[in-house]
Amino acid sequence: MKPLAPLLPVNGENLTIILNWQSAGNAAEEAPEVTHFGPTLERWYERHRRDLPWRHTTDPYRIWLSEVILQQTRVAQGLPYYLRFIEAYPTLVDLARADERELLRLWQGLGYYSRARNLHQTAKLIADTKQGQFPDTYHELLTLKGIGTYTAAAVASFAFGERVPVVDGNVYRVLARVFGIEEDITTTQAKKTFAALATRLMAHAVDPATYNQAIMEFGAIQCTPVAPDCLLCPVQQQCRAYLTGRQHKLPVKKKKAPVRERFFTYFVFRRGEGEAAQFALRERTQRDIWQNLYEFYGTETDEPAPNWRSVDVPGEANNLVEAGVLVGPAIAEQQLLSHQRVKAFFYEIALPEADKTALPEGLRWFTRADVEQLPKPVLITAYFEKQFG
DNA sequence: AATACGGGGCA
DNA sequence: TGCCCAGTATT
Repeated sequence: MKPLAPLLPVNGENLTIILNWQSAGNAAEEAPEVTHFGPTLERWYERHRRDLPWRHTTDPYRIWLSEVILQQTRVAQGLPYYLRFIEAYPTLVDLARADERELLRLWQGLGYYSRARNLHQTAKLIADTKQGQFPDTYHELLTLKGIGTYTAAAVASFAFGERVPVVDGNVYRVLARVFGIEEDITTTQAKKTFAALATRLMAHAVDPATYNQAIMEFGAIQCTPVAPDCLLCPVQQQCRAYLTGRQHKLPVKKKKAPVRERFFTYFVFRRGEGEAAQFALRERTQRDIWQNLYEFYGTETDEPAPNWRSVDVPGEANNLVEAGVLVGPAIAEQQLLSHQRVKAFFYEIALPEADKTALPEGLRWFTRADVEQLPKPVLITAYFEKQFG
């Protein structure tokens, strides 16, 4: 390992080295934080590591089993399951010969049950076609059911010492903070960024297995999602997030906005025929989507309305509905917004040209030409084009 | 590129 | 409640 640089340059040579880091001429060289990061974490790990059963073995079967159990699962939750599985199936062949129902029974309560099925399938494959020999490279491991990039890297490094970095939720968090990466970690581009950085860091690790364990353990108990322990952090002074007070803002993760489903029922009141026809519309004034746009008379329901009779028509429109006749079946239109899916059902109601029934408050008659000029939601335009265009 | 897939712990 | 957890497979 390289000796740490003295705090102050003791001669011109050191000063030159420091200045060179700032210059563009050294683009090929790594910044000190990149080269020291791994070894620093490895030292931290030897002092702070938790004593966990899968850390006492290099048996690929046990490593694999623990990693699958721990996918999207906290250690505290997965640990008892791991112990029960090892007791029930001490070896890969035991697992391969297991009854699937019994296996799923043991998995009960852990969630993500496809993990258990894939576990069984992969165990059988290795037992039956590979003479029980666990694949020993990252790329071979990747081909197995239930083993993705994370688990392949974990097994390859922990069991076989391969120099390949794990990139899990902990790693995203630690790297985003230490290196001040503001990319949204849910994007494909960010995954590439983090994987590339992780690979560069791994190149400087003393021991691949220890380094991988270290960065995850560091994320789990020091660089935690909330309330990270920055005051006692070994990389505090190299951490971009800490130095800029942004540790609570990183990593950036776009929260998926749940798509709200909304159901609109519209009554398309039409007075007269053809070019002379008039349509009743009103402006949306409420603080909601489509504010100040024009739409037909209607109501919103929590569920799709089975038919127009089931819709609770406000009393003010009863006279209008009774004065006309329903024309044809309902027309359905749908519009996707960023956070909403609006499904609309249109019921056309024809009235005599000379009808004088009073309109509800806000509703007004518009000729076809007028309707064209009104600002309308795409949903309304689509319907109008389809029926009268 | 988005989404389904679980259940538990914690603020 | 919403977020997050030693992610992967599928659409």
